[in-house]
Amino acid sequence: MPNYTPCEQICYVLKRVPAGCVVSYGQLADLAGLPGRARLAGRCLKETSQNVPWHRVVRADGKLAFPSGSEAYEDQERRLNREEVVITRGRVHMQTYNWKPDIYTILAELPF
DNA sequence: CATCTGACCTAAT
DNA sequence: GATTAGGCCAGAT
Repeated sequence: MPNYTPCEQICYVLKRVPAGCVVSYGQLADLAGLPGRARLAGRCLKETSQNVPWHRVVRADGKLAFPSGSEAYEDQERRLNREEVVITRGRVHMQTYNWKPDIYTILAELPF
């Protein structure tokens, strides 16, 4: 991935996450080649101007990162429900919806 | 320059 | 479950 900023790498990977699936901030960072940089993933989603499926990113335990009841929380929940992703007690069932294809498969499909 | 603050994570209590 | 501690690190104060 030549000349890509960390944030761009993260956005790139996120755009590949299909509807109906979710990934955690940490996984997103890992897949973007930035292990241990979960917080960076969060910052990027907050600051990027790119059109990315941000609502498909949740915490590692499946909980939505926003305070429950907040505007953003409700928005994310609606968007996920629209994609048939069920949320119970504020959490996504990771075992069912987590997107975790093999990292080498992803790298092999990179368009470079 | 020191400290605080996060759309975070893991491991250990 | 809930909490704590340590790791992470770019911005803001």
